[in-house]
Amino acid sequence: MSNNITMKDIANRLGVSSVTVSKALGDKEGVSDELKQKIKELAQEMGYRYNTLAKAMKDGVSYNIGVIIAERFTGMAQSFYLQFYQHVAKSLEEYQYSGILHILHEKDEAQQVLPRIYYEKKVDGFIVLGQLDKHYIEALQNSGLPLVLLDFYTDKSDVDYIITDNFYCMYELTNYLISNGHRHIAFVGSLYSTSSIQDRFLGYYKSMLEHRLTIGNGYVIEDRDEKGRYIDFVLPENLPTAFVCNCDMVAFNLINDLKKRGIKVPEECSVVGFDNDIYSTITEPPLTTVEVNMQEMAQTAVKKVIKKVNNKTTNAGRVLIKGKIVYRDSVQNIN
Amino acid sequence: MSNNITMKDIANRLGVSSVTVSKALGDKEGVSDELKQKIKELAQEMGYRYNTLAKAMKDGVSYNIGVIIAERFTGMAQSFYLQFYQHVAKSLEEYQYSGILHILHEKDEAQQVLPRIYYEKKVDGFIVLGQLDKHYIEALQNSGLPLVLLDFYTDKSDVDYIITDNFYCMYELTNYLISNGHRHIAFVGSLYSTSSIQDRFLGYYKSMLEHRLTIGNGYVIEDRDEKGRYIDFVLPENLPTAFVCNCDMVAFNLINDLKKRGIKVPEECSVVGFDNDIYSTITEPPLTTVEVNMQEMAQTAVKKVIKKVNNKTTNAGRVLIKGKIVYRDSVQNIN
DNA sequence: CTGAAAGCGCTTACAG
DNA sequence: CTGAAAGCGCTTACAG
Repeated sequence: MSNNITMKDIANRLGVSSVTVSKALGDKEGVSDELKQKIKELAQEMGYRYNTLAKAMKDGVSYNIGVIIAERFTGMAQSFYLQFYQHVAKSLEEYQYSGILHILHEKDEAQQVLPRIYYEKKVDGFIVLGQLDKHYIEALQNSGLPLVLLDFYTDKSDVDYIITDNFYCMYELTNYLISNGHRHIAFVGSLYSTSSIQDRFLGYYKSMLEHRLTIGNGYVIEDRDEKGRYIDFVLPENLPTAFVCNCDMVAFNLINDLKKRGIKVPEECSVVGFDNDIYSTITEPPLTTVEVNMQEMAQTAVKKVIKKVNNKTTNAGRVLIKGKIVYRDSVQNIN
Repeated sequence: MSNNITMKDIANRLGVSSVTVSKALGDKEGVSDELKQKIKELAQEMGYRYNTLAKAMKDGVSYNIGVIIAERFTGMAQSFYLQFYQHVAKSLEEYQYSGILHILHEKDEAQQVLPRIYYEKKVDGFIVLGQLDKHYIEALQNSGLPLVLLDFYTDKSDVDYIITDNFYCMYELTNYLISNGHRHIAFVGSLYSTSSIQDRFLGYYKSMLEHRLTIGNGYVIEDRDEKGRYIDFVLPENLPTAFVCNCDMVAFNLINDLKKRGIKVPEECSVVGFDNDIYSTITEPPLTTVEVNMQEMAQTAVKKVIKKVNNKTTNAGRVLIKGKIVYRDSVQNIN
């Protein structure tokens, strides 16, 4: 078991008090530079390690933030949020905070069982990564701890959300298709399944409206049922020249589907996705898509929880973070 | 800012001492059942939350374990270790511990800079997830904190390793190919790049030896250079009837390569992988591969660090965890 | 510039 | 069965 040097030990060796050692190591006023220097050197030499726990207890905070991810988001194909968590953990480091990951089981979510780290005061606040049951969010709010929701939002207006600007990104992406000569453009995604899909659809729709283009018959194509299970696509009789997919995985599936029907991508039909995840590069051809700015989203979320922990009241609201279009080979210029 | 009820508050309300409250809530001896009951109820009613920090400080432990993953393992295609982390975090929960993820930057790894959570006594031990620089491991050992290495091993014998039984799994998988009539079997993977690849190769080799089969000319195929970058395959002139790939991603690439040459999988050529990750199901046909038992590996690692934290001296050594073969459609029976 | 005292919230002997 | 005292390692007034 490692060493266990305390400030008192250093103080004793130097014949000073532990108060002085505390001031010196904390670079506080009221210790001569000379003594400070000496103390720091000895601390180094003795292999002193600061005990955060003691400070934490004094301050009444833990210097930890809990990050909650629903178990269903952590499956194999869905590493997206674990990826995201990494950025959150990194951002927390910058504030001398640590992240504690809590994988939320379905049952606990349904019964509003808060994480153990809450009941043990191990965290000063929560970041929720990915959509959760509304009642669970309410339970978290009632806990009184600072709360920031990352990568989704609901109709509750008294909460902080940090989200990708789905609407605007998809608007831009559709504009891009149109500038490439496309007029018959379909959308792939079930509009009632998540708010992200809805907003992406609306961005697509705005672009269409702005360009006075109409959405053809059967041009809004379902990709999953009410339980979120993926279903087979029902393609319209008159094929569009381009498909806007709500995510890369669906674009991947669609392209395979089109290929099976003997339709060449992008020569006969263009396809774009969203997320810039693994599916965008696996696809043949690689996908033109939108890359989410995880890093900035994570940083923003972290900044916000920590501000709230420090009692700086902030206005609740949605913060939209812009993504960027990644141009690859799945769009044909048909001008 | 949430409530801040302490044991003293409960004690005051009931006209007892905080010692009694502590005993009651901890279900210790020496409090009448009646009083215990009353205290518990009041605690519940007042929304009391236990302060782990206080206990932690008293005990001189943090009830946290640091989990270190090199940044290079956390890229998009490589979510494997983040996935793994999740299981570790879950296992830690069972011991009332929390995991703190530390993403190790390349520079810190090279200069043996230990994580902040070490210098701040925020963790009682470390689990390292995935191969790290040898000198860094040494630095961790010298820190004196309990240490367990997960999913890799080195030539240092005084450390604890928890690894997949790569050797045996690949041995079984190759046996399976042979039982399906294959005699000309090649291995794909650069033998000098990681210990996993080496061991998988040796398992393949043992199976070949046991069945008195020889490894054909050019039948050990490089898949990456010394820096770990993937390279184009150089296939042997006389194609084998089956390829044993060191991982699913390489199998995925190989199959695409074969397809481009007009070779049908599995009709003309069988391919197996390892890991059962996303590539195994994306491939057409889906891959027969080996699934690593992350959960058991995580549990074993967690059990071991915590035992060490509690000073139960354990013998250092390698623990091998068996994976299981997942049968899909990439192997042809040619008997 | 330096340090004695008190306190953060709990638990562990020990005494009654 | 119940509780006063001391201590975990630090920091924050406050006094000298």
